[in-house]
Order: sequence, then structure tokens, then C-alpha cells
Amino acid sequence: MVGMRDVAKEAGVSLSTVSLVVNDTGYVSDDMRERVAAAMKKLDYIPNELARNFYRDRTDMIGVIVPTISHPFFSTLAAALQHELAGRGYRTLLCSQADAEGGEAEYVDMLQRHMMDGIIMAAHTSHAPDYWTLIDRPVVAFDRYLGAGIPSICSDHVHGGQLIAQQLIRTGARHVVSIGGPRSQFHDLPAHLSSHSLSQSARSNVSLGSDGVNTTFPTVRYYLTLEHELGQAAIRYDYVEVGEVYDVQGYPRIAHEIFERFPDVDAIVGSDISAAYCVQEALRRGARIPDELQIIAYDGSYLTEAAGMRITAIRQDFATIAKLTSERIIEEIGKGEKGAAGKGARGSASSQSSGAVRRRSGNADATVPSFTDEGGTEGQGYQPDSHPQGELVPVQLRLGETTRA
Amino acid sequence: MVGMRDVAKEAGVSLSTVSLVVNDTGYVSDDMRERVAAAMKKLDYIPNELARNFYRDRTDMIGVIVPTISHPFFSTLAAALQHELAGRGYRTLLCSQADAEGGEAEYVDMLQRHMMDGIIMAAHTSHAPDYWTLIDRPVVAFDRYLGAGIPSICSDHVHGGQLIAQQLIRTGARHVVSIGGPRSQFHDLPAHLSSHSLSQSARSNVSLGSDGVNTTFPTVRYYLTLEHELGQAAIRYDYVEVGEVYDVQGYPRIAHEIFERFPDVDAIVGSDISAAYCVQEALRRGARIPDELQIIAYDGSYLTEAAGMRITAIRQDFATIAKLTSERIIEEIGKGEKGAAGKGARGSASSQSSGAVRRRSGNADATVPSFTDEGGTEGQGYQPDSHPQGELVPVQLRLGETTRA
DNA sequence: CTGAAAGCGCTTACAG
DNA sequence: CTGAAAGCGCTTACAG
Repeated sequence: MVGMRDVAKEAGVSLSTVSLVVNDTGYVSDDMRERVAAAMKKLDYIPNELARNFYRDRTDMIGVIVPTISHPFFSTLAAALQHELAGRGYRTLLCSQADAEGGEAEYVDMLQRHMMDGIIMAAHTSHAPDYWTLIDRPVVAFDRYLGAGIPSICSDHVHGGQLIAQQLIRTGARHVVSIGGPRSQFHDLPAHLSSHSLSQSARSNVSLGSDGVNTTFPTVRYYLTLEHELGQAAIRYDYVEVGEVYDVQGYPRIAHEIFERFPDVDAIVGSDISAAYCVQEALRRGARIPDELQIIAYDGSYLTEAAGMRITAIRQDFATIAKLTSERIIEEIGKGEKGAAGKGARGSASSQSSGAVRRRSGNADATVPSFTDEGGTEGQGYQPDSHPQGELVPVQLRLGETTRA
Repeated sequence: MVGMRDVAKEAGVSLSTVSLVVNDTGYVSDDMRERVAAAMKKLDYIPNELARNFYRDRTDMIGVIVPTISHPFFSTLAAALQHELAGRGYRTLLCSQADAEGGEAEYVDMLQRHMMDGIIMAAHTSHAPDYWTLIDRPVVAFDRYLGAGIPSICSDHVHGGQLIAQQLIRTGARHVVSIGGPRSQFHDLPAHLSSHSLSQSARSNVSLGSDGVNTTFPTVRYYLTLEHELGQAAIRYDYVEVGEVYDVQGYPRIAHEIFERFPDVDAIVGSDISAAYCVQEALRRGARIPDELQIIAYDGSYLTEAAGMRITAIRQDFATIAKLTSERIIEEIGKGEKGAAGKGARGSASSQSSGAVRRRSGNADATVPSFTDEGGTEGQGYQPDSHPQGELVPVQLRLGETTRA
């Protein structure tokens, strides 16, 4: 292996001169520069980034954790994130929870061991908030609540739920079935409000904004909103559970089941994949879409375009999500940098202080929601674990062939 | 940051003892071990993997290059690879060409700079074979030919083409349209055989096995086989070009175009996405599938299951592909290791020798094809750039609702 | 503007 | 079985 030392010898200059040329830092005379360049070319020198990273204590790699890549929503999200991060000089280490031996923990480990500069967490986690809070290195969540002080970016699911409800109410739907994850995820945080049962949460006057929902999983806000609005309009509503996102078998089975269990269903709402299977099942049964049956997908990935019919969808704004999330994680990484005053420093206290900086300000931001649909509920003092919220990314209803005008 | 030095001090032992305990290597008395463990726990010590990697000159990371993740074939492939690699102790650095600033070059760069231990290349490349051959670090290709000495794993596309042809001939198809990439990719290697035009390549008596095809892109064998077999059966055949895989707009447009240009088409063959859009377009036009129109997808990712109808598909065997490819790249990495006799060595010659080892034996393997459909054509001496081939992974025809019995 | 020196946090011969 | 020492290939103050 040819190293800087060899280049220096070949060019007849000192090691540091070579380093300066390689990194294009500081002042080097043209003469030196050329001699070094020539030597590098001659010896075919390639810098060892491992050494550089070691010294800098940075890898310019950011981990992106998703439940599974083989799901159109997450592959689209991952692509958008990689694109955005690449534009900002970062590499993406994509982790598909389902395909990693140790799940997300393995990646958190890499983060702690300095193999990554930060993590974007877009998967469900079974770990308690403490786990995340104690990590003390940059973490940003997408559509998840990981604990006080961990910034999070979310799609505006309350609005998503409203848009669906409006569409269905306006077109006279009478029996809506919605497909979603395990209902237990709806309230997986210690609650001061215990609206556990379907009927209760659907009908009770629970506020769906910054209080009333105690989950690590903000997506449920769309179900809750939908249930609430349909309840108000006295439209029959049923919720059907599918398994985890990576339960590939579950989708076709559920589609079949819905038609068996609810012969009079006239509107189905579910994630892109669920919706696609429902279109398929409906076509097979000869149900007339959208006259007899409307289908609305939640997510709006490419699958909604290729599922036999263009499916009307709530479209999450992948580009904006990726942009905000990337900005945020890089900001967090920056904070860590500043905390450590000069890398050569004795080092023992620096990471602690930087962690404190990061966490404090992360906390401040994360607890100031920027809701579009409601205001004035924040600022009522600190409430541990109560419905924290991050920046909200607007969603959009994109009309396809599966809904009525 | 708390380091080994702090742990050693706390435990009152030497640095090396701590290292031995952390890595669980060599002989350490139970007493020492416990004292060290206690100190680690007390100080919350986390080893810095950056330093470790730097010393070992290994990162246990393997790059996987695909054209785009937002494509069901490649996201399924990537998931399978990540799964397989994780089981063997490697991390996957997923690179979506479309979303990386510098395309594959950026990742090759990382490989050369020792940030990755190897690369699995599953995307098309515009670089000449020389580019890859000179890399001198572990690279394995999937369904690509990158140059002499670069091992490659391929699906058995010749068989894939035959299976499709059989199905179509048996069911009496009369006008087949197939959708594929730019025809220029079919012969992008310097050729001794110039069968460039569609009609010529479809009808001439070109052998479709280990000679006659000069492309870096083995997938074309399926088109060529299909063309050849349909030609023999005197079935009308047309080839329609879509853009690159990441041209998302292209698919629906092509589906539309096919029905406009070829009103009498009664069979369509294309990748999962193309096929899905064709199903959609056919349903919209009221074409009766499979009675009037058969559709066969090539790849067999989950999309074929959710496209309005279960699409009959040639299924590539993702699990086997991932297994063979992973084994192969790890084998290549191993060769590099052995070459370097003891890491502390002065180092200058070691990487060259390891490269030579790798390349020579890679070469030997790569030029011994294991075709299932033909035999005895190899061993006729060395032919530069002529139809090289690697291990073949069988494909399968999975019947769906879009073909006739 | 250039060079000699120290150091990033670990691992591994090597001497005790 | 344990400890002092050298070194992995770079970068960055610091003195000239």
C-alpha cells in the first residue's frame, strides 16, 4: 500500500506538505503542489479514508433505519433521504430492520462506536424512550416519538385523516373499513387519558391534537382523526388490523377477509400495499370501482400508480420529509462538533457537554409544535411524555380512479 | 470521551489487558477480567470502532450498488443481500446510483479509500472494463459483466427466455410485444459478431449461449432467446424500448403506446413495473386478460402480486442470488486478507500481491461457465472479452392470472 | 510558506 | 498470564 510517506519521499517534501496538497488546505507554493501532484499520480496514491476518519472522529455516514426496504413507502423514503444526504456530503447507511440480525440496536451500536455520525429513525422501536434519550449522539426521528429531546419530523396525519374523511363524507360513503397496524400501537405510552377501546376512542370527545394521543407512533393520528370525523357524520366504521409492515403475507389475506366480513363495505382506506390488494380483490370480485366501492391509499408511493387502477391517495411529501430530516440531523451533528473545542483536546468532557447542548436545544424545538390545524395549546408548562410533536410536513390528497368526484 | 486508557486506570491494569478483555482474546485471569468489566460498566465505556477499523484496515462494510432503490426488483434484491450479508457479519452500504451525486464512481472511490471491504455491483455502468479491472480490490457483479477477472453471478436468462417462449407458443400467441431497455445495451462490447439490427439478431442463426452475445448486460439474453424462439415459431414479435430503470415516467407512457401502436397485440412481456402498467392499461381498455391478452412479467418481485391481477412471472431467485453473491464477495475479501502477511508488515507490497491473487483466481472462475442449457463450448482457449459468464442462478415460471393454461 | 513532532484510540508482537 | 512500547496513516498546531 502506498501512503503519504511514499508520496512525500518521491516528491522530496515533508509529510505535512503532502497532506496540505491532498486536502487543498493552507498555502502551498505552486512548485510544491505540482511536485506532489506528480508524485501522487506516479505512485497511484489513494488516501486512506479510514485514517482520516479516525483522526477526525467523523465518517460522514448517516444511518437510516426503516422497518423494511421491500416496501414502496420506505424504499421511496430511503431513496429521497439518500438523495438529499448525498447532496449535503453524507453517505447513507441503510438499515432494514427486518433484514438486520439485531434490528435497530445494531445500528445504534454503530452510532455509539463512532461508525456513523448520526441516525435517522423511521421504524418502530420496542425500546423505551430512555434507550434513545441516553444515546447522547445525534438521532432524529421521522414519524416516531422516541423520547424527550429527540427531534422528530412528522407528516401532518391529522390533516391526512381529515382529507380522507371529507372525501368520504362528501361522496356519501356509508360503510368505511380502514386497515392499519396493531391497535396496541395506538397507546403505547403511559397515559393520563385511557381511551383504549375502539368505540370509546372513536366516539369520545378526545382531542386529536397535542393532547389525548399518547403514542410513539404519530401515524395513528390519521386513524383517530378519521374515526372521529366519520363518527360525527354517523358513518359506519370498522378497523381491521394487519400485522407489521413486513408481514408480506398479511395483505392479500386481509383484502380477502374484508370483502367476506363486510359485504356492504363501500369504502376502504389503507396503506398503499393494502389498498393495492383491495383493488385487486375488488376487480376479481367484479365490484365496480369507484361507483360501488371507493378505495383510498395512504402514502402515495409509486405503487398507487401501478396497481391496476390509479389509486386515490394521501400523498406524503417525500421530498420535503427528506429535506427537513436531513437538515435536522446535520444540524444535530453540527452541535456535537462545536461542543468539542478542538479535536486534539484532552477530550474527556467534550462529548458530555456536546450531548447536553444537543439534548437541551433538541428538547426545546421538539416541544414547540407547528400544527397547522390547531394552535395555542402548547406553552402550558412541561408535561413529561405527553404527546410531543416535531415539525409537521403537509400531506396532500391526490385523486385517482378509485374515488368518486 | 472515555477510552480504554480511562478504563485501564480505573481498573488499575494495563491498556493491553483491557483490550484483551474487550475482544475476548488470549488469556486473562478471571480476577482481571472482572475488574475490567466493572470499570467498563462504571465508566460506560464504548469502544471506538473507528480506531479498531483503522488498525485492522477493515470496516466489515460491503457496498451494494443498484440503479435505484425505488424499484421493486432492486429493493427486493437489496433486502435479500442485506439479510444475507448481515448473517455473515457484514454491514451493507446501499448505493442507489440515481440518488448518489457521483453515481457508482463515488462508491468505487470509497472502496479504494478503504471505507468498504468490497462492492457488489448490480447496476449498469458506463465505465469500460478497464475501469473495473484496475480497481484491484474485491468486486463482484450481479447480472453484469465488468471485465475479465471480476466474478459475476447471473440469473439464467436464457432459460427465462425459453420459458416465456414455451408458454406463448403453447397457448397460441400470435403477436408478442416485449418491453426492454435501450437496444444499444445489447451489444456494448467490441464484437466479432455484428448482429445489430433487430430483425437480424432475431432471425439469424446466432447462438445465444457462450458465444454470439457480446454485452456487459447478461439480461439481454432473455430477449434474444425469446426473439429467436418466437422467430422459429413464426410468431410476430416487436420490441419496444423504455428508458433507464429509473425513468419512472416512462412506464405508463409505454403501456399506453403499445396498445395504440399494436392494436392486435395478444401477449406482452416486460419487467414487473412495465407489466403492471400494461395490466392497468388493459383493464382500463377492457381488454380481456388472459383470453385476449396475456401478460408475463420478468423478475417476479412483490409487485407482480399486487398489480390488479396476479401476474404470471419469471421469478428470479432472490434468496439464491443473495447467497451466492455474498459468499463470493466474502471469498474475494478473504483472498485479499491472506495476501497481506501480518498487518504490521511494512505493507508496501502486500496489497499488490493480494490483488494479483484475487484477480487471477477470479479470472479462472469467471471464465468457466456453468450453463444449464448447453455444454462443451468452453475450454477453447482464452478469448478476450468474449461472452464471459459467471455462476448461473435458475429462474422459474410462476403462473398467475394473466396467462392461459 | 515548509518541516519535524505529537497524537487520534486501538491492537498486537514482544519481553517479563 | 500481564505490561510497556511501537505502530496503523493521517492531520494539525507549532516552530522555523
